[in-house]
Amino acid sequence: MIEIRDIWLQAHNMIRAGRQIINKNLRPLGLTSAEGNILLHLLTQGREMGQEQLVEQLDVSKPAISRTLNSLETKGYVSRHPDPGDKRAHRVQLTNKALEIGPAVEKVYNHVYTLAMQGITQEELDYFINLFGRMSENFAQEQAKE
Amino acid sequence: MIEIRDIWLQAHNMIRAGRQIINKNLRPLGLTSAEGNILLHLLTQGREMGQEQLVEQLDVSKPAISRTLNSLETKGYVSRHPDPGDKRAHRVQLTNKALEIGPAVEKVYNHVYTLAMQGITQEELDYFINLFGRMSENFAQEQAKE
DNA sequence: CGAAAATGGTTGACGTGTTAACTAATTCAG
DNA sequence: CTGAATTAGTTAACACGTCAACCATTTTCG
Repeated sequence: MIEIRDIWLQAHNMIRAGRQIINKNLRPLGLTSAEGNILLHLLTQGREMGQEQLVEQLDVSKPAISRTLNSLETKGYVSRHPDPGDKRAHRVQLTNKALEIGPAVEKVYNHVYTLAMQGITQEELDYFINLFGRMSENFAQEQAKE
Repeated sequence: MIEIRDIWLQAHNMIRAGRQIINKNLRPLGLTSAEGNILLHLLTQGREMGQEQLVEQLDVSKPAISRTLNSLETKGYVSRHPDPGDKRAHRVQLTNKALEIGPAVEKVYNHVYTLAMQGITQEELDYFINLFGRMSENFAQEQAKE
């Protein structure tokens, strides 16, 4: 009999394995997975945005975004410039250096995604995300309490 | 159209939310989730074991186990004593103090598990873990390479 | 208008994990 | 039997995330 506990371990395992593979493939580019995630998001969105948008869309805390952007900025992949119209906000923009390695970064993620998807159909995927969504929803409700 | 990327975020989200809820409910007991995981495992296994077993069964790295046991030991919930017959190994044993709070710890995990399972059937669960297993397998094969 | 609340970002402290490199004991071959 | 390989555990360095507390600006509203 399969228990929810097993799913936990399995899910954990999968996420971690995926991250490790991403990290490994990103290393030659001098990037970590946290940096890669942000880079990929900005690349696919194709437009600059504030940090708050990154927080929402990537579902990562403000401090995490802030710090990862620091290191991306140090490495020369993004630049932060003041938002005209809101002196608190920064607009985050990819540099040319980032655009150059863009395809390589995308390739790393595509590799991992197709790897994960091997032998899994679209219907299964839909089913999967539905289940996940319901579990997440269960948790969200609990966390909303008090 | 649902993408594998979405699953990633969803899965991530779920794992994190689960851990946060566990942490929150464990805090009154003075425990963190890493500690709780080990405690729960030892409680349900009901027997002492070496650290290597914990590493395998919980699928967490050796250093992580080692450090978490340090803090559990400091807090008085486990004791490590030398394995007769293998001078390298330590046997990890729950203290009476741990046995006392055992039911409370189990309750926290049960709460989270039943919460996650709300509205999800056993068939769905089986399906779920099957899919997960296949993805994990895909990754395992990749990691095994070279 | 002006005080209170909300918003965008940063910093500090810390939790949880990983790899790499190490010691010490055990096992396996030649 | 002894040297090489393996195994149990620790330590150090670091990746990545969280929350809480804090500025500095907006925004809201009495």
